[in-house]
Amino acid sequence: MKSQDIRANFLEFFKEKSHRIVPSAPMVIKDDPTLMFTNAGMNQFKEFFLGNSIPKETRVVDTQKCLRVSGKHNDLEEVGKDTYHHTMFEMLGNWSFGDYFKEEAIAWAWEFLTEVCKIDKDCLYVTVFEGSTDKDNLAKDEEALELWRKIVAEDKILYGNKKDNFWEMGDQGPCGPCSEIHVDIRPAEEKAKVPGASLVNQDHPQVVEIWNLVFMQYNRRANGDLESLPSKHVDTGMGFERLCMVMQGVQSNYDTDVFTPIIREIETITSAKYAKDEAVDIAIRVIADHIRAVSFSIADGQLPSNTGAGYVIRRILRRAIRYGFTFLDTKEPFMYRLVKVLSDTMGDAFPELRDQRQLIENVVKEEEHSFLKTLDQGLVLLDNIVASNKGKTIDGRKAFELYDTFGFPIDLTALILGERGYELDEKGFEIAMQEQKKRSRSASEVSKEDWVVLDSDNEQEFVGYDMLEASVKLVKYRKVTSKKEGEQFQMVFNLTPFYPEGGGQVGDKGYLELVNGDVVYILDTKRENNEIVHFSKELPATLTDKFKAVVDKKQRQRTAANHTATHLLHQALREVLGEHVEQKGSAVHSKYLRFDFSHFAKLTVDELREVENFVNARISGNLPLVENRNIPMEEALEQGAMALFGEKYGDAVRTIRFGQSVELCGGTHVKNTGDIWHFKIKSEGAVAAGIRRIEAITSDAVKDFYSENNKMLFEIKDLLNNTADPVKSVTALQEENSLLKKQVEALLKEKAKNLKGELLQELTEVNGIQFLAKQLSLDAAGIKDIAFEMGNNKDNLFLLFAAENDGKALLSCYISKELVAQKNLNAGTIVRELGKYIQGGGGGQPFFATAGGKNPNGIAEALEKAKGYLG
RNA sequence: GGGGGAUUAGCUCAGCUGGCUAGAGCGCUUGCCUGGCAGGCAAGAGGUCACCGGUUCGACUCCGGUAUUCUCCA
Repeated sequence: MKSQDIRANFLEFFKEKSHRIVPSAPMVIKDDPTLMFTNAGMNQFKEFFLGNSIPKETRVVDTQKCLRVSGKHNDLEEVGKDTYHHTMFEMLGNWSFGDYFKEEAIAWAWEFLTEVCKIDKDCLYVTVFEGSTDKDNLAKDEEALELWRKIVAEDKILYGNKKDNFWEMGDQGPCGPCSEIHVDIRPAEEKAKVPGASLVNQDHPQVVEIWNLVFMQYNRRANGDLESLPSKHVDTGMGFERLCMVMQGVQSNYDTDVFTPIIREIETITSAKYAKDEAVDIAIRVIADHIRAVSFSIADGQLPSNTGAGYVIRRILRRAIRYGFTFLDTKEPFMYRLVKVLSDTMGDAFPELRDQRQLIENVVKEEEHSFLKTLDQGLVLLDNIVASNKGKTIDGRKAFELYDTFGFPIDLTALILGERGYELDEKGFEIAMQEQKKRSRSASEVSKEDWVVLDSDNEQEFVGYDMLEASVKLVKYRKVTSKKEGEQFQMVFNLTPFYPEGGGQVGDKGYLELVNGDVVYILDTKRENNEIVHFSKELPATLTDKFKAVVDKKQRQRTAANHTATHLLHQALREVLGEHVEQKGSAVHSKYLRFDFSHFAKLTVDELREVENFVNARISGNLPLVENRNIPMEEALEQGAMALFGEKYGDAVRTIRFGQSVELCGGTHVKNTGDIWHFKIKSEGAVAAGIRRIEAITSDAVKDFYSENNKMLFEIKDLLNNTADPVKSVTALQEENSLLKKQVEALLKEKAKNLKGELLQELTEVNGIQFLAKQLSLDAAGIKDIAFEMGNNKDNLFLLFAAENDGKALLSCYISKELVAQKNLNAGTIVRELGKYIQGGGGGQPFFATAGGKNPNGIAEALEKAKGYLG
């Protein structure tokens, strides 16, 4: 069975059991500081299990794209070395939110595997939680056991401990026992030798867990106690790639049709052959795996970058490039050519791949290109290190520098050194690495004290769409200390008019007014774990009183103007450039706005003007804000609202409409586009392959901008005697200037020639040496010039020139090189010695040197003494 | 957020511990030669050494700051 059919069958199977098929959440997580990527199917349903929100459907089925790049069993560096680890994978799952429980979950899982997938029952093993004797003192999961006994032979049921069969989300929250289903795909003769039951959960590549059924029935409280949940949930996760391996009768995930088309394409492009040589195989698996992870991330809007999640993506991509470079001899970009095959095979299930294919290819190609360049440069640097190295061991610190500063992979360094018979001092590298980590950690160290809870009211509300002032009560606060900000306080209120940073828009600033009239400034507002946290430098003197919370109105209005302008800009770009324009990032500040979008070429001056005009036409059109705070997602989309790739939306969404521009958005906006006053693009440029960035300003900032420009123009006009046409005047000035320059140059040349002629006349011959010591009225560069000029075509010249500038004395000594060699003279030494008379010092080269001093009165004496060196 | 590196001609880069009147290759312009794929030869133009400040007799070079960019760590 083809993988596409396996996925479709799974979704269809549960749809028939009244499940609603929902799309995969984005793989990249944007507003959870503790998690960068979706790493399990349940991530997007967390809020339902926590009870923070009520799901609209109680039965749901999906396939979730996941990325695991860290953790004990999935270190990035391990992927590719075996046949079953991946960075990116799909998790098939069926979910019950307070609906069915163990009976259905177990029966359906078994039905799907044995009836739909037709997997031989004899190969399947199931595990049941055996209970625990620790302080939780949990009983054996008799309920699950009884259910399994009805359908599975007794000898296929195994018991698992708390580590394997009791699932917890974190320190707190819903948890419960689970049942895993394992499958043994070894050949019959091996099964006969070693019973499969003994290999379950033993990391055997052919006796693997394919499905985990989690039964959430407890809630772990903050004090560590367990309590029964009023409504029980089911959370299941089945590794799609493993299921395909089992169904397609192969021994490796990479031999399923999820990967084989990509592997065939790698073979075609690189002429390498899979399944011949282990090193090559690893490289091919690494590339096949990583191109998936990288492509899906980019489709979700996460581009490779040098920070955060983007940096993880860059590392994954670079790891694949490096394996290709070393083992498949790919010295040119090639991975971007795999994107087509990937989008062909997975584009049906994940349309974002197909829609974003061009962008993914551009970005990957650009990344490959720049990393190959990095490798090239690194190879040269490594050559230098080796060439200047004494002995056979290369200093680990040097290798670290190569890695840290130039991005040259350490394992490649080790490999190349090995080939050349050198050894890498790995300890030195490790030490340098640890130092670097320590530095980073201590710099970003933040110490957070415990929350002080004053009030149990936890249903805080954001009222800032409608008001900028509100009477609030402090619910909890804590002190946070960081190196950068020093001591800060974080406060949570029962309700707040302050907008927390999100959707590209900055958090509100403002102040709290106390009953006695004192004021505490709020410096920033952020959302953390669905709570709105206010930052300040001090705490209010009285904690339990009510405060008047006041948002900085001016900043909020400017920000709102910029946010609305961002929507209009988005619309304008799609109108002017085409429908391929997608928002790729946005930053809305009070002073300016920044908008990143996919587009393949630099915008022309005409296009920029057209975009500006489009936006300004809508501003002068005085379009009113039409806000819909709570409408179903489908309805919003029907109205043509623009949703972003890689953005997670709930079932109910907020839409913001200005004329034809409709977007899903949580930010704050002006009441009418007329409030924006004016929109002005300040710059347009590239941020990555296929991504452009526009920076623009609105309202007051535009006024400031024009008034600044106007002021400058008046100043320029003033300088040009109030000319009517400054451009013409400046052009005329420039022409005149260049003409004068040429004339001056000619004159100076003429003058120098004359001076040179005069000075040559004044030369006297002493001991066969052409000599002159004289004070000139030139600066240091002029003296140098004339001295070198005079020295041309002469091999027995000795010059000492002096000058007085700004009350300081200057001596320059020139001696023909031939003379220097013959008589063993040194202008540097001479100038230093003569420097005494002008109370200064100096130096230079043997044939030309200068000295400076603060006593011009000594010049005469210095010139006088010059003769003394001729003997 | 923290550390390190880079910024020199249109492009790619040299320029060692401060002192050659800032160079090379490619490209460009002009002239001559040449029936063969990156043609050859010769001449020439092209630089605020990223920017600001400091140290020094003297700064592309050293120090501090700013900008841009690369890179590693978080």
